[in-house]
Amino acid sequence: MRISELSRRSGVATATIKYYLREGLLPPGRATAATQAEYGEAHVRRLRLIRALIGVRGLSVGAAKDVLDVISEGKSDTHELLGLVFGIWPSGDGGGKGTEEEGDGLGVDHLLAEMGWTVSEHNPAREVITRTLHTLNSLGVEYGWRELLPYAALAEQTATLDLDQLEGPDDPLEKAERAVLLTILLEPALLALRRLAQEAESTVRHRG
Amino acid sequence: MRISELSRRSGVATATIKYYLREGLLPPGRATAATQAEYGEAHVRRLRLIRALIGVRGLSVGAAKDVLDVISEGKSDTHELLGLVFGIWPSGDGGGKGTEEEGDGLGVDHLLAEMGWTVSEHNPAREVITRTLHTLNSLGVEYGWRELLPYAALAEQTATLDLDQLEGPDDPLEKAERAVLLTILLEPALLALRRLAQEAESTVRHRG
DNA sequence: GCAACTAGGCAGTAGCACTGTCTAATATAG
DNA sequence: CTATATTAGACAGTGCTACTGCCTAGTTGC
Repeated sequence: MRISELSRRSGVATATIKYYLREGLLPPGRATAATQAEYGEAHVRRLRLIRALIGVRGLSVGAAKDVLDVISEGKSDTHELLGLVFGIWPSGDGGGKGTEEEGDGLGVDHLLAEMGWTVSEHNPAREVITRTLHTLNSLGVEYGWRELLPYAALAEQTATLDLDQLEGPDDPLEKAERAVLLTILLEPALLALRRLAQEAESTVRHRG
Repeated sequence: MRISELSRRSGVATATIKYYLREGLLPPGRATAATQAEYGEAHVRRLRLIRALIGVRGLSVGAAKDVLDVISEGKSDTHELLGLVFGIWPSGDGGGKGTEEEGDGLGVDHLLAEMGWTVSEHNPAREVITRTLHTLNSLGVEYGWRELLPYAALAEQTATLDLDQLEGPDDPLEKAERAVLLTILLEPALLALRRLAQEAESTVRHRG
């Protein structure tokens, strides 16, 4: 199919498709002439995935590209693949200025030790937690790794559920895509579930 | 203190402080003359909170204003207060076009019934979950409310932890701020914990 | 009395995510 | 074999957000 049909089938404007092609989010079609290219079902699918990452999860175009690059990497080793997926973070400024400051991390390492978690030194999630704890403390809320422990225990159960659902597809590409979808696309839904549960629990306590 | 000291103490440029004043995120200082105003500790604190909501959680200035408005509302009824807090969502486009479509919700109501949760019809979290499920299905992942159930059970435990930590402050303002901090500011950290747990769990399974 | 500071207003900027326009090259219908 | 439509690729322009700078008139501290 040509670009206009790809646009119609995916609901993305041709100008936008060209933009994604330029940015490398969408692989180029098979060129049949200087001004003609052929796109396939994979392109329709990829476009839908792009819109989901950007629209549903709220990733920037650049972050979405990082995610898609990981999928296209085609790593067959699940563990290695997940390492790449988990290294992606949306809150872009992660480390803008002064990344080398604060060697302590407010006990994040202690949290990991307590949970018995083995995690790469380079995982950006460490930074996110450290920064959150710092911010809470600077706002007068006494919060440290101890307070996070029960949440970590729940996160562990969540992760178990997550990984269970990655069993199945043997095709590396399919597996990578499923990992991305269930890890990244599910994030807003998990936060939404928490808010629903908060409201429900608040209602229960209020009635009591 | 005057604006320059407020700027120095908070680390926010005076031009930006004026911008927040214009946008209503920061209450005006006590005017002592036509070109002079007095700011207090509350302003320093509020500024830090603003930067945390925008910088750490990634809220837009508009969404941050909604949050701050809820805090300033000064609701003394905890349940009512939390209802306001939980009604805030960052993924701005929530309902851009065609909000009235899709009456089904892919069984979100069924999920709520199964969990025994009583939740306002108006809670934006419903929409978020519905949209996520729709998106997953359109991408070929068979996912419905049944698959979310175990996550909902974990979310319920999370919410219990959350509400336990809101016991304490009697002052409505303080309580509201704590609710906001522990609900909204903690969100990136909870997702980060999940990713850490995922990597750790993946490592364990890989070794096995 | 005079430099330094300030409130308020508004214009300008930078970055992001598109969106529109243009050119040269096909494609297709009649 | 024309006339009309479509396309790839390049690049300029747009709309929005979140500031940032500048100006004016007024105020403060020495």
